[in-house]
Amino acid sequence: MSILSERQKLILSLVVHDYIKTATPVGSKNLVEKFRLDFSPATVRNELAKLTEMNFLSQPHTSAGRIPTEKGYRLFVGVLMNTQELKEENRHMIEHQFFQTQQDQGIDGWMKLAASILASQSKAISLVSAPLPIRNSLKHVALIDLTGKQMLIVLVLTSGQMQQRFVTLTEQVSQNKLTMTANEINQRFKGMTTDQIHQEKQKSTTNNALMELVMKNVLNAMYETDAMKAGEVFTDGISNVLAEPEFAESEEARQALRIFEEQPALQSFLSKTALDQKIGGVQVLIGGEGLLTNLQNCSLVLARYGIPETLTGTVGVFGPMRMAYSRNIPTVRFIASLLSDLISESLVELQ
Amino acid sequence: MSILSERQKLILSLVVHDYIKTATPVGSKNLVEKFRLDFSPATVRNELAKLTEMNFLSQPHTSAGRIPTEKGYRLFVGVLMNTQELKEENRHMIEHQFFQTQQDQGIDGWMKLAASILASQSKAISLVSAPLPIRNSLKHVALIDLTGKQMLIVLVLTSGQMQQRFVTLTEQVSQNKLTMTANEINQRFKGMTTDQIHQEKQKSTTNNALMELVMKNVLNAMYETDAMKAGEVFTDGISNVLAEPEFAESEEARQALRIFEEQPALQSFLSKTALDQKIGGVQVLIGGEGLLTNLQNCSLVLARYGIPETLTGTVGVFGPMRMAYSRNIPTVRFIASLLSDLISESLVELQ
DNA sequence: CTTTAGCACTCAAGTCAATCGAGTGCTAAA
DNA sequence: TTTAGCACTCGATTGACTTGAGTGCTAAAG
Repeated sequence: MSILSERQKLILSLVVHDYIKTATPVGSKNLVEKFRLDFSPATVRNELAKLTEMNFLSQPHTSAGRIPTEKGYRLFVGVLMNTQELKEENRHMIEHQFFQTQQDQGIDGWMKLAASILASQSKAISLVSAPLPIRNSLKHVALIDLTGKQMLIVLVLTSGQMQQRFVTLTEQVSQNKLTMTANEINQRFKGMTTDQIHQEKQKSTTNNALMELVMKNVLNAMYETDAMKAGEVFTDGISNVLAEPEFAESEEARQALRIFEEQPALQSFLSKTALDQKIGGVQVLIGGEGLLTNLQNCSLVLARYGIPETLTGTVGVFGPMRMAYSRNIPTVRFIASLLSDLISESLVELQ
Repeated sequence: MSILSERQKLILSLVVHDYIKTATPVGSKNLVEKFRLDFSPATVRNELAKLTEMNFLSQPHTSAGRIPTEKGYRLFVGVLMNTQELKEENRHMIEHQFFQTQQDQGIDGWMKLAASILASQSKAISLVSAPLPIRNSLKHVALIDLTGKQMLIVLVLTSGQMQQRFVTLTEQVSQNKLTMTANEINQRFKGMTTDQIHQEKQKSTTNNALMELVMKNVLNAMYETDAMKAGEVFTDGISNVLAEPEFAESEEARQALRIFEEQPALQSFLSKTALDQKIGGVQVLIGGEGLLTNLQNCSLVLARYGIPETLTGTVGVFGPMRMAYSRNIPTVRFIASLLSDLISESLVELQ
């Protein structure tokens, strides 16, 4: 495989650029005029022919302009594009949107917000998956007497999530008794994961009915948190992408967008795809690899966020293969870092 | 305004029926053949002409079949359609979907679920707005010592919503002191709305710093709940509607679907629209009245759910004007009643 | 007075051929 | 190695023509 000349690289990246903007095959004459190149269309044609030969470009039909191939996009994203950081200005704008909503609504709220901002910035579909606690454990249990015969169980987990349960008791129990029970549970189970608690509990059976009742609820609530909240995926901007010719024209492609309204499919896809990525790095999937077959000329820009080995989620942008990588990649990276910061702050707060 | 003959009613409803199915203008001959009418096409033509005169039907151009007008749909929905209850079979299916998710995820979870079920049943866009507590008041406050210098404030509201806050204290405070403060607050403010608490608090200023701190947080949290969670709208099934010819063909209409990804617009629309509806009743808005101008040949089926005068939200279906009213209306009604039941149950639990 | 057969008329949608033009590859000269 | 020139390709556009579902009107039949 021969190495590309500088001029070839230039021309290739111009083609990609132009095609991203116009979505129409780009030809030699057009290229020379638009970018004021100082060689002739014929020269450009020769180079285009070579690039086509090497499979970086393709032609929809013999007498049309060129379109980047998957391979072309890959080279563009990997080498040709100058991935600068996001402009100061844009960073501020995003931060502003993030923090003007003063209410702290917890992790869920942040994710929703991130999805909304990312969608509006990228004009594409945004995906934000809930951080999956790799090791979620019990931080604190509190028991609160409500009416004498009803109590509230409040659970704080190391991931920063909380759960509450109402439980109706068979007999009157004093707040004192509740506090003592809570203390005992905290001493014995603090810092343990769901499974560890389960095992520990097997060891010694108390005949303390209250204790049993509480622990049953605690375990249930923890299982739920583990299983459910874990993989939830927030999505935004589906309508953004409807304007793109790729989707406007093909009924099939439009149907394929259904997938973004189907939690289970999204979850399994994201969890399969991005797990081995390190925090902060951005991964670009070009040509809908592994995704739905009808979405083949689409791309996905993904990044992981959170705290390594502890609590990590995925954030990303989905759009046509000719998406604005040079804007989307830094944006995704920046939003991932914002989310990471927010999450580690919220963990520190709970320390 | 003359009254329609039985035959005219029959023909009108057949036209509506057929147009809902085929989305193409329906003509006399076709009508007679498809429904095996025992009068001739010419007769039907005469009737169609009269119905057109009376503005129940219209023609896209002089030599085409008829299409129902807004007025036509209104008559159909209001009088001609036999609004039977949802079939036993369908009710069971919906209930099953509703309750197979065993986890009780709180009101939010139910709403999401309702939106998802409604979208899949109606093949249109579903809307579920969070119940707006008309009179939300404080049920219980609990203060929990976490680490000696951090406490957790747990707020239970009469609407069944909960809020927690972490607060870092300037000095060590015992759980005992916290419990006493909580008791005091509960005695003084229990059952009051945000505004009432605000007033009551003005009356006597304590020099109890802890008390002040807690109350500041309680009020904040309550304001947030009032303002924010209140109007949130869950949406599902946007991609359903993309297949409909109304949207597949018009770029404009597709753009207009953006509105379903914009919380503020949705919230204000729903709150303006459906407030004066009584619980259980179903309201049908034909011709996108008041909604976006680009969505004029669309309709909305809405119902209120919840507990009258206390905690009510809206549930509904949005689709092309030629939607399957006869299926969607009972479905919306049924789902509204399910949600109402769930909400009143959850309130009873908290009593 | 109502229904229906017959007929001329309308008009969107489909078919087909001609034309246009952006783009190509190749060759030969600079 | 670059470029001008030229014949060629082929999708897109245009416009004339045909087709057919549907109409309104009239006059005869019930």
